Amino acid sequence: MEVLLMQADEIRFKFLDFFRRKGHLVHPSSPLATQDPELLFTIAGMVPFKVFFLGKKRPPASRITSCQLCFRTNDLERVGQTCYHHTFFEMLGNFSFGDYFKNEACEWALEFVTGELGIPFERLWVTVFEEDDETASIWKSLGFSPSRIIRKGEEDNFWAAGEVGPCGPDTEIFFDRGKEMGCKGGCEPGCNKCSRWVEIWNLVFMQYERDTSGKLSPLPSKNVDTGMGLERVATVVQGVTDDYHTDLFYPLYEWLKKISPLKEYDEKALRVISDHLRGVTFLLEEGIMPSNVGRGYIVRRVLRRASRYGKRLGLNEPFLYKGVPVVIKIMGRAYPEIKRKEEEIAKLIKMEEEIFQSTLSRGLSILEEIIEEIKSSGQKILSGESVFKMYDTYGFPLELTKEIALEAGLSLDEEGFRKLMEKQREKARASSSVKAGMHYTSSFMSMVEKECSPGEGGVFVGYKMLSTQATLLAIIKDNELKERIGEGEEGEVIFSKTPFYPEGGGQIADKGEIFSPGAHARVINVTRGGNLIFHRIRVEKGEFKKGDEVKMVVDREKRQAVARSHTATHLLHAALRRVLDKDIKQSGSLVEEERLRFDFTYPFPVEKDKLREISLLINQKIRDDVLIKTEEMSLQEARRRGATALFEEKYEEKVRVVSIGNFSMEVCGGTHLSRTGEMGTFQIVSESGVSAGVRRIEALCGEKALLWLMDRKQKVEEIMQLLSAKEGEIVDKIKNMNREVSILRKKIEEVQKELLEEKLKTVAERVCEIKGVKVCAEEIKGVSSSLLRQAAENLRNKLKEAVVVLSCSDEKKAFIVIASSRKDLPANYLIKKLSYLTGGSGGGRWDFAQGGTSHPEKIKEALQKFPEIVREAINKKIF
RNA sequence: GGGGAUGUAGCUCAGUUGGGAGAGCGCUUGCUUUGCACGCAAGAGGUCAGGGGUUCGAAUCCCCUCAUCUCCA
Repeated sequence: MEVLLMQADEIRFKFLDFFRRKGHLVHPSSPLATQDPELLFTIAGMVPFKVFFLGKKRPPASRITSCQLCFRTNDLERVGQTCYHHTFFEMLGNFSFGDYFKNEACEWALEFVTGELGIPFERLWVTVFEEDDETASIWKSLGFSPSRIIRKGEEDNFWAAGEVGPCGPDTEIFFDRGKEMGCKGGCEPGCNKCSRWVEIWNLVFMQYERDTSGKLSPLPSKNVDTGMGLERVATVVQGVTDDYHTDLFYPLYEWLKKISPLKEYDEKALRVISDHLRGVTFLLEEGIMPSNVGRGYIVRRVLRRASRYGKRLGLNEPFLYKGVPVVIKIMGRAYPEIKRKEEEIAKLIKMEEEIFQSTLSRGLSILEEIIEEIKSSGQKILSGESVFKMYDTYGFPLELTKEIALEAGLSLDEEGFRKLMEKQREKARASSSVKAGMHYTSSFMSMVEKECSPGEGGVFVGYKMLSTQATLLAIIKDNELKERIGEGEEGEVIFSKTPFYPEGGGQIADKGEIFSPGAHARVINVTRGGNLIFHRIRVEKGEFKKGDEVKMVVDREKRQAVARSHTATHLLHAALRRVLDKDIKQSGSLVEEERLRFDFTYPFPVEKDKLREISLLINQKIRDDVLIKTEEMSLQEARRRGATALFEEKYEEKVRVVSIGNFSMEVCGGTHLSRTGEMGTFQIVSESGVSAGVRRIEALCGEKALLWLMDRKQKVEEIMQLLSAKEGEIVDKIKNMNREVSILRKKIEEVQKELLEEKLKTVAERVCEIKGVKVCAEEIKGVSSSLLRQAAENLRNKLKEAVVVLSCSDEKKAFIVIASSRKDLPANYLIKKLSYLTGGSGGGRWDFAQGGTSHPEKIKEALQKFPEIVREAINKKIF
């Protein structure tokens, strides 16, 4: 591909620069793992600004512009089918929060498209909402002839966030590729039957608020939200007709063609892989690990889809990871963070590809078995149930099942599969909608929010103080707002500010007490919900009312104990990175009082001496009594300085960065010690696996660690005493004892065997014969049941035509075995008869059966009657 | 959050209405041996994921927990 007019990097830069010059604040791309609780990912350019549009927060500037990375899987199946569906894309946008409106928005849009991008004005068309004359006349004044201003209905040109809330008309700018690309009879912008029209920019004018009755009322401050797809606009500027032929994708095509052993390339596979690989690279960069739940599951699914399409290019071994450098070549200048994590991302992709391959090979052998079964039963169809089971249980893709079934000459019931699939979806939906989040429904939340004036109700002041005066703003009990809460009752309350740390970032909540004149309550738990901090309290005395002035006091000792383990967590994280692997990533933690659990990515068990090294390093840092510093800064600044951060967490625009000397620096909202020496000591208690690629370390610090060590010491002393050995001799002594025990065990068995044989000799004398069958019924004391079994079989074999009953018993129970050599005297029949006499039961096979009873005293009598049972069986010829 | 499957020797797995815990590979020892996955023989190695229940008796049946794989939300 020849060098193009304008590369995507340049378009991106020009856009941001253009709007910077128009007074906009350039906002960097927010994480794909959005903070928005209603969404899994940032699915559009405006998502990070939703809180500003909804008036929940004040924007940092009234004019903002951004190039936002977006990720969505709504149309996952369509990606690859068309030249414009993507899971991952970039949105250029300019936003006005109560600042400029339609005039400037339209004017600048046109100025940018024609002036900066150099797209000829004659090729542009616009659409407007049919009732929005204002916008239509603006376009007219900017030079558009009425024939190129198309009016459209609500479906196309009216935007709303939901049933209620801000909404308004929008206008779209289209690029015309020319009549020859269009439908035969002519068509207009928005036509999706041909590829003549390219929508390049959508400008939304939020000017109304819609209430529950559907009525529109004008918003006091009007906003502008625009979105221009970078991929889309790049196709126009670069003069191609397919997004995938722009410089944002094409290098991936070239790479795939190079590594594919085939001569012809499946276009769909090229699209799918290049789209998915770009997305996955960024998702992994943010630390979203492939897993079976939540965002991680999406990563896994997308990655596996790409891997599957590799087969169409003849790529059967892991290959995706090799494409990471290509993605970096395309995107690395604009997003240097992916360059920094190149190795790590490739490693993760490779690991996931390998896991997928083992899933496939396991599935393959199961499928082959099923097919074999169907064939041998003479059928020709693979049932919907089987296909579904392959997919649902073994993760085996439908396509592959289909392919293999067809090869084996079977057709498959896809209809049945789809039905089962739909059933499973419904089931999952039904059971997940019962519980809407951990806290309250969103409508209830907004009611609660109304109780608090803006900026109150979620203010945490606990970094600096442990007690404060505050106003009680709201009381919730039994999912309802209340005016008061009385003695003995439990409920959740919200204050104008709070020193109580709400649980988050793995750290457990503070505990403590609140007082008002005449009342007293205990704080049991503290959680964050939306922008509010909920305190779960139990009232010990008196009652609390809305509006009360209260004194809030955090339990200082608990707070300090938690701080010890939180600081310890940071030390551990840093130590793991130094000792094991610099790419280690935290994947969950629990921070309690002097106790912590830390999960991290690492593919194999951590060796004992490595654990030792880690412990020693951490304790050295404790002895060094390092100063711990906490600073506030922007997330960008934190990243620039190299602080580690968890991107699955939700961060405010200002983050706290906790650094321990130059040993550790992490973005963290938790509470910490002021010097490492306060931790006392640190001790790893266990190391184990959590899931594939994730290890867990549990550790103690402070007094708990000390107590743990003392406890161990005491145990060792006890063992020393029991063994009457010195500490250094314990291990050898136990080894010797084990050896001795196993020798003794063998000896006992031998002795028992001898004893048994001795007894069996005398038994032979008491054998009676009934109609040619030798019958033997004996009670033998002091042998194990397994020996008894052997003995019965041996005796039977020796006596040839025989039925042998042996029994052994202790005070509580008796065990009986019967060995028979005659099918007409089945042991399982005889044991039923015999054990019935003893009040027990039994069973087995015709040649060998066993039973028992919990009335050993009845054994003797029953054994005496046994010959009678045998005689009866022979006489009656039961068998 | 809701399903499905799996968990037995170091590894891969058998184990048939509840009745003697097994195979192959690997390991140890001995023999044999110019071998191509050497052969032969002997041996070690198991809380049948954990806990509870039913039963004279549970790897097997029931309940709970945990872990892994997987699908859906």
